[in-house]
Amino acid sequence: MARDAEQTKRRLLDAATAEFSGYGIAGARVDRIAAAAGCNKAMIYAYFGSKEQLFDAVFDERTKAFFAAVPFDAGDLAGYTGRAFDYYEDHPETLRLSTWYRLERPADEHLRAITEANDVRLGEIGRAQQAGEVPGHYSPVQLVVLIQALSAAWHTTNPELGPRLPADRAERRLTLVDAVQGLLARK
Amino acid sequence: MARDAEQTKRRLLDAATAEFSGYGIAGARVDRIAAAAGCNKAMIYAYFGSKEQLFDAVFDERTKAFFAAVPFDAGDLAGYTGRAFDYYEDHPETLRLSTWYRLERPADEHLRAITEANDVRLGEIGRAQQAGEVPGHYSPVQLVVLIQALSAAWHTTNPELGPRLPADRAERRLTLVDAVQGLLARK
DNA sequence: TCAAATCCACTGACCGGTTGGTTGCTAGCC
DNA sequence: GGCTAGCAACCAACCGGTCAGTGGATTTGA
Repeated sequence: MARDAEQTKRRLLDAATAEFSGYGIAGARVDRIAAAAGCNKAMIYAYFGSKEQLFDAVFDERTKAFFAAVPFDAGDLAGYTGRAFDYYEDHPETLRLSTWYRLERPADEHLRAITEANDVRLGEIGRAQQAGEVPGHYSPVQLVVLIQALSAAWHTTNPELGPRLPADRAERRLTLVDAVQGLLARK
Repeated sequence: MARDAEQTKRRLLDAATAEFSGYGIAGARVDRIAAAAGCNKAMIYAYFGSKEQLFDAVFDERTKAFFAAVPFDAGDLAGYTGRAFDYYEDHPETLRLSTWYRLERPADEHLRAITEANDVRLGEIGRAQQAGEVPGHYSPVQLVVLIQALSAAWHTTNPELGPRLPADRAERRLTLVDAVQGLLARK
C-alpha cells in the first residue's frame, strides 16, 4: 500500500462519513471507521485529533459540498427547492448527518457556516421582496423555514410511509416544486 | 419509599422518556435512567427486559399519546396542522423521540401503530376528496407528506435559525396553518 | 410466612484513546 | 549507481474507564 497521507485522510473521511451518517456520533465506532478505511485506528487521532473532531471534519465537508452544489437563489425559490430535493435524493447521508448533528449537539453550539448561510438567505429574500421579485405574503424567516421543511419533506417522513410513497422520483420532486409555487402564489 | 410496582414503572418510563429523547438509543445511559427514577438499575430489566425494550415502551406510549391528543381530521387539514404544531410545541420530546427512532432503527422495522395510522389517514383523505371536501390537486400521499413536513417545520429547522425565529408562538402557528390553506387552495 | 419488590455488588465485553516501535520513502553523500 | 540517515506514515497491542446486564441477598406488604 502506497504511503500517502492525503489519500489516507481521504479514506478515513469517507469511511467516517458513512459511519457517522449511519450510527450518529454516539453510535459510531472508531474501530469500524479505521477498518473500513483500511488503516489503523491511531491514524484517526494523528490526523483528526478525536472522534468528535473527526465528526466535525465530516460535517464541515458535507455542509460545504451541499452549499456548493445547491446555491441558494432567492429569485427562484421553487427551483431551489427542486435542486435541494435532488441533492437529498442523491446524497441521503447529508440529511442524516445534519439530523444527527441537531439531535446530538447542544443547542447553542452550531456551525458558523450554517448560521452565516442562513443570514445571507434571509437578506437575499428580503431584497428580492423589496424589488418585487418575491411576494411579501410571508416574511423571509417564514419562507426559509417553509422551504427548508418542504425540500426535505419526502426524506424526513420517508420511512413511515414506506411502500405507499410514489415510486417515481420526478413525481415526488414535482410535488415540492408545485407546493412552493403555491406558497408564493399566496396573496 | 412505598413499594408500588406500577409507580416504579411509571417513574422509570418518565425518566427513560427524558433520557432517550435527550441522547437517543445509543447515547442513553441505563444508570442515568435508574438514578433519575430514584431506583435501582435492575428494576429496568425486571420490568422492561432490556434497554431496547424500554425504548420501545417509551416510544409506544408517546406515539399513542400523540394520536390520542391530536386526532387526524381529513376535513380540516389546516386545523390538524395547527393542533399538531401545538403538540410539538408543548411536547418537544415526542418529535425528538421519533427522529431518533427513524435514525437509529433499521429501515424495515417500524411500529405497526404508525403504519396503520398512516393507512387510515390516506383512506380518510381519499374519501374526503371523493366527497368533494378536500380538493384533488394533490394525492392523499402527497398531502400527508406535505402536512407532516409543514406541521413540524419550525421544530425540525429550529436550531439553525436560532434568534431569528419569530418569538411569538401564535405567529409561528399561523404560518403553518396559512401555508396548508395555501396548498389546499391550489387548483 | 410467602411472594413480590428492591437493591448491592459484580462481570465480561467493549470503546475511545495512547504508546512504543516498525516500515518505507527520499534527500544527500560518496 | 549504491548507501544510508532521517523522518513521515503507519501499526499491533495495550490501558483505563464505561457500559449493559445479572445473581443472589434483603426488605416489605399482605
